[in-house]
Amino acid sequence: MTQQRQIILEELRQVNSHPSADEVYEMVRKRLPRISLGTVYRNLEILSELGEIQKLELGGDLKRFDRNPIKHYHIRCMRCGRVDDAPIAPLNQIENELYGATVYTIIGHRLEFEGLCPQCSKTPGKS
Amino acid sequence: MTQQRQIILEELRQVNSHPSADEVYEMVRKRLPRISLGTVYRNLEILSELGEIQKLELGGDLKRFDRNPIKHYHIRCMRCGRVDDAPIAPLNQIENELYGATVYTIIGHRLEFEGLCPQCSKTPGKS
DNA sequence: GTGTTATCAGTAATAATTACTAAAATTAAT
DNA sequence: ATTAATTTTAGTAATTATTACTGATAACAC
Ligand SMILES: [Mn+2]
Ligand SMILES: [Mn+2]
Ligand SMILES: [Zn+2]
Ligand SMILES: [Zn+2]
Repeated sequence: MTQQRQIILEELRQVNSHPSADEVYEMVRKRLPRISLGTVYRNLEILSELGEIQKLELGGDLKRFDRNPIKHYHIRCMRCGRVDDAPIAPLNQIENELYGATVYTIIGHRLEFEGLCPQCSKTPGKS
Repeated sequence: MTQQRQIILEELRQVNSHPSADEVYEMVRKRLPRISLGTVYRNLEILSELGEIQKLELGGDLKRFDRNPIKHYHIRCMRCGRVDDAPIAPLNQIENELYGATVYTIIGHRLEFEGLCPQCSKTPGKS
């Protein structure tokens, strides 16, 4: 566990949001001004493989990171990209419904809600 | 409806797969060798806004297109990226469970299964 | 047909992520 | 503690999907 890896983990654990790699980079940079973006990417990857954090591949065009490594669902704002936890119980049986109905070996599932966050709900819908 | 748009639609309707923009480009190129990739992107976007097709934003790092514009779920191979329809009934009530429990205005949801396709299930798991 | 508008091909620009490399830091072995 | 082996880093370059731009062309309206 290098200094960089430790601080990346600490910073991610301090936020409730679901930051992108670049956002983590900006956070960490305040404590380690010389860290490079590649190091952030690499360590976020390693930390998620270690089960310390979770890498999220949601809709939108960037990956996000979650301080909570336990599987759970999310809701994402379609306008600004903000992501929050979706407080809903995991659908533990859902994969069984698919069993026998697909040629795939089922490994997991992902449920993601789409909507508008409070800020974006207010703004007159210019889309 | 230009010739290009028509042919893009026809080609997409001929496949059961869920091709990326680049794959559609390669398909269409056989009939329109001078078409440009930008035209394919633009028309796929327009066709999905018209409700003729569907744009899929699944996991993985590229968008895919579906000849079926009706909302349904998918399963994606974690190794090779192949995507198939997940034959499971839509969870019509699921968004109600979230109502009142989130600050978001809920607009929709997406359910995606992950697994291994038959080909990738066979291959000795080098990962 | 003539004029108006939308679309096209080709190319350049973005943006997220990954790959590469020599130097520095960490770890393991003496 | 010193040395040797291994891993990680900073910095930079490369990749990849997608979007933006632009002058030329095609579709459409009258
Ligand atoms: Mn979360
Ligand atoms: Mn489909
Ligand atoms: Zn928002
Ligand atoms: Zn596969």
